[in-house]
Amino acid sequence: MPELPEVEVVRRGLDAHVSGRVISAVEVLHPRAIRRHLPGAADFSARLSGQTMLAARRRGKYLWVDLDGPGTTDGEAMLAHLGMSGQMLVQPADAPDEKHLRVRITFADQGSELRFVDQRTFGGLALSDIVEVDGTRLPEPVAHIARDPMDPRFDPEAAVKALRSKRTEIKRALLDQTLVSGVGNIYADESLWRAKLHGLRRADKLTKVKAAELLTHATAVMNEALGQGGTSFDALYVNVNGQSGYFDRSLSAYGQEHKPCTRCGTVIVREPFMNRSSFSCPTCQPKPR
DNA sequence: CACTGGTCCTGGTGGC
DNA sequence: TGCCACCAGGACCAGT
Repeated sequence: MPELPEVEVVRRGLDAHVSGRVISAVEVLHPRAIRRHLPGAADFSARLSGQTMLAARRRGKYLWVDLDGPGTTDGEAMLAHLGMSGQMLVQPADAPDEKHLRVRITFADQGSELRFVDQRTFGGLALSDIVEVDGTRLPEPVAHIARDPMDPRFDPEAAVKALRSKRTEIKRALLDQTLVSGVGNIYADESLWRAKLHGLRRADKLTKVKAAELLTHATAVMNEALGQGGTSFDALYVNVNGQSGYFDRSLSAYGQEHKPCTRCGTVIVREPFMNRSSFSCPTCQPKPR
């Protein structure tokens, strides 16, 4: 399940392996893989062909590659969201097609191919115009996404203020990509465990200090995951070269149901949350009444 | 307007 | 062994 650290690993891989290369052809094998691109898959393929891939960029869990093509005033980018199971693979042209290969991009240099593989098709690609928001160039569909904690211009005080402006539960606020981006279910549970907060606590009732502490933990846990190549739970997530991350061995709360809390020994519990699950320690993270 | 909760999708798993 | 319900979950969007 790619979250910010995993997407950053993929970004680095793309930057290393596809930047500067001229696209020769784009083959869309599953129309659903082209998202937010109203003119459709054929238009996506036609307009991408001939363009050169420039720098690979990221905000939160969104990933994009700047393009040199004509585009509009501010240019265009190939935007990607990996969803739950998306992978960007750089493969030799003669490698057999993956079972869930959705898009194949070939280059004029006739070297390796860039493949978008996605089992559950929650992810997708798009060709998007670039717009400028708060001094940063972003693909139009990313314009509403807040800066993530890895962003050099991330403003912790503004993020605390945004979180505390919500009358909803803190976990839901933490997952809201318009407040702080890059935090998904796994790192939300991990940072709540570190901050000793139950996810059902009201966001607007947290003190500034506690909210800031939570953000600091979120940043730290994602940095640690990045240092280890991202979290991985199964073969679904692999980085741009097909290698899995190993951070899952370091998780303290997420997926740890029935295991003792490493801090106090109480058994970690799983609770339903928004049609998914939350994991927490009942002792360290008491539920609000 | 702010907030809530349903929905999309597929493959692996576990119960019967 | 076969069938089926359930689960994973990010982001969008209709409904309250």
